[in-house]
Amino acid sequence: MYKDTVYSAFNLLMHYPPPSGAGQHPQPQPPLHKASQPSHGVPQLSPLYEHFSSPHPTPAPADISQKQVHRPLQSPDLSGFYSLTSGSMGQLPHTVSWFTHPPLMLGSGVPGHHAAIPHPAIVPPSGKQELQPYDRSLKTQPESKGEKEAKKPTIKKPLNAFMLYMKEMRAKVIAECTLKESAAINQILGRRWHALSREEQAKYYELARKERQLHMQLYPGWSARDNYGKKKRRSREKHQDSNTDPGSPKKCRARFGLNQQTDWCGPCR
DNA sequence: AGGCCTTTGAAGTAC
DNA sequence: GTACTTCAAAGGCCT
Repeated sequence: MYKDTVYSAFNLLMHYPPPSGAGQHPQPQPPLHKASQPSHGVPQLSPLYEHFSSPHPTPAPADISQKQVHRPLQSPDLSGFYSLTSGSMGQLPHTVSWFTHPPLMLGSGVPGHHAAIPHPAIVPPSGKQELQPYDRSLKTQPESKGEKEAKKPTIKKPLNAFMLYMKEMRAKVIAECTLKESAAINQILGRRWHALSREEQAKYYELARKERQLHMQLYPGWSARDNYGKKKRRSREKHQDSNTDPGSPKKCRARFGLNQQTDWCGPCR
């Protein structure tokens, strides 16, 4: 239901012109430092947000964190980015939709759908994205500080280029290979990712950059550190034996001095 | 119920 | 500055 709603919404979004320069710089974009966060100037909502703002605007999710979260009123770099009026989805190889789930920018509502849609980057502590974070104000029972902390929805990290690629291609791989296990699928996707041309990868890097930018505007004070330690993990030593385990292809390539973009190291093949 | 697996990339920490 | 760590997604598997 939620998926379908956002699905259709995002299909509308499939038509924005590729940003100038996209497809020419497959290398990851330079990191967006906190210093670059918008802190002044005239707030300007990106066209995407304007378009998808609910007719009955949902209150800004100010209660999702102790930090002050502002509605993204300013979009100096994104203005004109998500144009709904012209162009195509660049040359992205999508068929029906770009993401399996709504990307970051779809959280504020859908035309014709008045129900508030929680921001996809916001999930309850359970990890499920079904929470209606804005309804939490209805709570009447006072909560202890610990409870409050535990029930605070998590603002997820924005997806990187590879994650965006995975989201789009996962279904295809599942269909082709009749696989279901994500670990196996991800291995295939990892290989396919490296098989992509630089131009193809560049599209995803660019999208990821926009996602990060938007995330920064939505959650100016958010840091990846906020989510550190939320997953309980086994001690690293169990699956990290540096003597026998070559590690990920990435680490393996680093160890053998291979090109991270193009080379496949033997031990990881 | 919840962590592991598996991938890459971004961002954080540690030295 | 470099190396290492964590977490984003996904869903079957395992404890």
